[in-house]
Amino acid sequence: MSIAEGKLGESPRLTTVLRPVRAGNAFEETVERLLQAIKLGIVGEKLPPERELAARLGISRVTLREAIRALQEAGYLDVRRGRYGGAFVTYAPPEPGSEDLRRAVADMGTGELTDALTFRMAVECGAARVLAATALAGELGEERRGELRRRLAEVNAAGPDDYRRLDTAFHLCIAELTGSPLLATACADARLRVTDLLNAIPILQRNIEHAAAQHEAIVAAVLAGDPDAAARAVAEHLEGTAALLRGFLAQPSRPAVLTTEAGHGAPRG
Amino acid sequence: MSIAEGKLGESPRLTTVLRPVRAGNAFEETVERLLQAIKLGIVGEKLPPERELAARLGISRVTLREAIRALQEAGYLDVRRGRYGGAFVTYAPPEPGSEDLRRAVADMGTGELTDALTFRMAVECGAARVLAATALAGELGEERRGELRRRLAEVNAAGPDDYRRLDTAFHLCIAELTGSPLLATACADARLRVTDLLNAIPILQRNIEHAAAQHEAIVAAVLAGDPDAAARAVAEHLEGTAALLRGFLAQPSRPAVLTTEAGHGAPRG
DNA sequence: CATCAATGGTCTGACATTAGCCCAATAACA
DNA sequence: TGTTATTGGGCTAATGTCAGACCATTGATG
Repeated sequence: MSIAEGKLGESPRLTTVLRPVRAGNAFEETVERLLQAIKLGIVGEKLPPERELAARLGISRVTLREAIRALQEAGYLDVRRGRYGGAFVTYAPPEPGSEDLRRAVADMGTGELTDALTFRMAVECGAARVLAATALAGELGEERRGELRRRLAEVNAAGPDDYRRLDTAFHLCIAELTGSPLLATACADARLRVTDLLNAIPILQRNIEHAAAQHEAIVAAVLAGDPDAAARAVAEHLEGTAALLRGFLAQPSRPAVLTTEAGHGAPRG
Repeated sequence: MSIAEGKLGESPRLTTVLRPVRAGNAFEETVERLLQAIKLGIVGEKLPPERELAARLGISRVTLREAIRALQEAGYLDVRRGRYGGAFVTYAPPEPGSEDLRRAVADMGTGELTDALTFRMAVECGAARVLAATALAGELGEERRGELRRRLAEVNAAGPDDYRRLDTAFHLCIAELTGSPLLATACADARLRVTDLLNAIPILQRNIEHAAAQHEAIVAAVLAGDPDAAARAVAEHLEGTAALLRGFLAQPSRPAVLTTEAGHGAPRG
């Protein structure tokens, strides 16, 4: 049925290595990338100039421009010509409502969601573990320890508008501090796969406080050089979100707790 | 200097998301994939028919044939026409010698090697952790427990010719049993990045016994549902190989133990 | 020995992607 | 108010990649 099934009873390793070489054409992949960068809020208010961006993405300017045009027509960008012009981000994360979350989860297949959550759990736990082991070996310099503390302080001091972005920065910071680009990329990729879902979860003060305590625990374990505790802290932290999202999988139609309100009371219908 | 550097002092997240969309053209990526599949020994003695293989890799038959021709000219494949024909693997892992290992490590940059080792450590520890957590939750069925035990038994019973292949199968099996294709792919990718290096390490009886004990510990921890112990066991196991390989990094020129021989006796001068 | 099914070998027309070049618009700045 | 550097907009020729059809070869099988 699906492309990935391969022959019945065939080695999973074979289907893993003989999987498609490219996810799609250059245009599609570029749109996806830019959309991720925009939604994660890591490109600032303006994209880099086309020539520079094309070089970075390893594609031609023509292909990049097609992607930008698609995003412009979809309302994510506002393109202005001339000096000091550029592609300006006009996207703001939607005011989250439960109905949005239900829809976001539904848009993603059941298998795809559990896959993404499992993947994220594994790579983020692994990254924290590695970083703690580095600290344990006394190879985590004061500079890097400082950056970790700084990121933690930033997310703790974040206002509602900046929370998602700084939370992302904190999580990815752990992977980046390991010094492994491959690992950093994997963690970024894992995060990107659940960005839409996270954006659809309302930011509640209670959740923020809960997350803050967990973030503290992660940093403490890493700096203390305790790999097990670090991985465990990350796992606990991620499990909360994962459980929430998985809850929407068991309810293909509207969750019972929302049926009365969400039908007409949700901000976005 | 390098493509990946980005602007000085720029957010690492930016350079991560704005990295090249494709690693190379379709031909190059296909050659790389096939080569990996061959070196890992997971394609058996013959590649699937061109039409099927092209469909799996998501490329055209023309591009696939170019890749096969390149591998044929490089001596990895023997292509025969007619029914019962096909592309037959004519590759055998080289008899490992210390000089091969030194060269293999040197071919890979210092940074690239530590990157690959760190990445592998993180994703494999993460996978074992997730799988153990699944077992802890009582969600690891008897079928999957049985497969894990079976893989372990297979690698323990392996002869020298099959050892690498079955060792790979065991390691990847852990990731596959989590049920997350993304995670399985990440682990396979991590393994692939060090395949050449592993192939260059002599298979010593002493190492095999050591590895066997560690494999046992991993399986025991996973089946016992102890995530910390599982991750720790994997970390210990991988650290041995990593330390060995890293040892060759500290010696940019030829290792002392080889200087007399390698100076004029090396096959390639 | 003839048949035949499976497989690699080849060709064509269409579309995707690229590099490179020049044009057009714009806002800071003198 | 004109200049100018920077940026997006658009073009062309060359190359990469594709789907699909058809040909050539081979070895098992009857």
